[in-house]
Amino acid sequence: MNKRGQLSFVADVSTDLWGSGFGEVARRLLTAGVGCFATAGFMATTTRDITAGAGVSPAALYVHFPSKEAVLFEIVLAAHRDSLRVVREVEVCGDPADYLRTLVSHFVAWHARYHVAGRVSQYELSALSAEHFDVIVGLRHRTIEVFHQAIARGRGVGAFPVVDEHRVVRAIVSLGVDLVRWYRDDGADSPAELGEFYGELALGMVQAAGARARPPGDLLAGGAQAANE
Amino acid sequence: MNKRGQLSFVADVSTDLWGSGFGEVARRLLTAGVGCFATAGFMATTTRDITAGAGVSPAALYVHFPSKEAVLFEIVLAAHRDSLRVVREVEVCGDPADYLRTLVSHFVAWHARYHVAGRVSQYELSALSAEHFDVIVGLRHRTIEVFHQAIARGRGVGAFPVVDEHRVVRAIVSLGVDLVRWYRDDGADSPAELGEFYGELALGMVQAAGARARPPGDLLAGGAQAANE
DNA sequence: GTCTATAGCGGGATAGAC
DNA sequence: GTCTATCCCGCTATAGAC
Repeated sequence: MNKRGQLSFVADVSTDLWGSGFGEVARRLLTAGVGCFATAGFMATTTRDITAGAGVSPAALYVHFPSKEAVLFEIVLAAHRDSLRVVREVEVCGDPADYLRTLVSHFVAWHARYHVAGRVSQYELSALSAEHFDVIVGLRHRTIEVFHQAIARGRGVGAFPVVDEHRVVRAIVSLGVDLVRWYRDDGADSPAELGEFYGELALGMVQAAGARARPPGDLLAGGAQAANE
Repeated sequence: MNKRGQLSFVADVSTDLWGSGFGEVARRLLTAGVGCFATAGFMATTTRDITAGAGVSPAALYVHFPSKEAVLFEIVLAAHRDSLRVVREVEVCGDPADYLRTLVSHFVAWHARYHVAGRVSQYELSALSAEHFDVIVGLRHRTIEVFHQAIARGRGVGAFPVVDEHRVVRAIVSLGVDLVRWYRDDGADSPAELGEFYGELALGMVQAAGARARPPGDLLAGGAQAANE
């Protein structure tokens, strides 16, 4: 739809993520960090890359952040906080199907819109310190919980079939998260369009999971699985 | 489930991936490389890590491979070749639904079984040289094509609704690939179980994509939109 | 073909002027 | 708060003995 030249006016949307607690230079460092970490990875990114991207000298980074890892943490923290905010702001309407569809739609649209920061948030977690990692895991649990309650509510009122809730939630979230691996701004789908489409897919997944014949005697299914679930 | 010390008896299944073209030491280096790259990433992995894991001196790596990048390439190449082989070996049976379900099931089970090598294959591509990267992209296209034909065949005989084929294929493959991000060997689901479950989910996704309510006035929905994507 | 030893380089973090 | 200059460590890759 958009013609050539129009991409340049699109500012890096990652800048929307930085809270008011950061000054001008700190925000520029964070934005530069997102780009560097997303394309090259944390370890392959040098502090000189980040500071050059922000237009300051290498030493200036340590005025605003205690370490390179701290820059990564602030990025990952801001992204996880914002995506949690988005799913929590979805109004719990009467129809469970509408609610789940809207929930998935917003979650997916967020990951499409912030796919660059999302890539950093998903793939560079191993570079975080143990303490910082724990903070992020906590936020992830809270996000997952929103989806769990959406499925449980639908099943409670009979709108959804009985499903292996953990597996279905994991699959739906997995589908949304994986966007950050392949989504491109110049692709065919806008974040909103993709969100709507995936909202329908999620409903189809719930129905298919309910229709599925379970293995005989598999009464304990749905237990804990992944470390970062 | 497993207590300490018991993990060591679980042979790394990545060793199944190395072809007969590699000697004993080269295979050990590749296997060690998989573990290192998966946990720390390519850039954070040192040649000392890899050689120590293989039980040889740092210099021995360069007898068997020209560079650290070459070790990564052989790993990624072997993984992509093997997953392509698996989906191609699925027999094209009469029922399109059975075929798609089996296809997804095997694709997913492969990524669960080889999730460690799969993680390297999916997340360390940026560390490859341009030439090596192109080789991998070619293999990925061939894998995607198998799924496209499965959907197209089902639609051709009326077993599947008219869907936005690119979007559906991308979502199904995305779901399978993202396993490598969270799957754990000590989790609740075996590769085969997860494959079966995801096979059902894929069918539900195809149905949901077909049943999806189009925006009002969008009378050209379906074929026309998908055709030129 | 494997080893020890090391060359050569690049990056995280810091010192101190302004 | 930003700069220039630099320390010091650790990494890839190589040299040369065995």
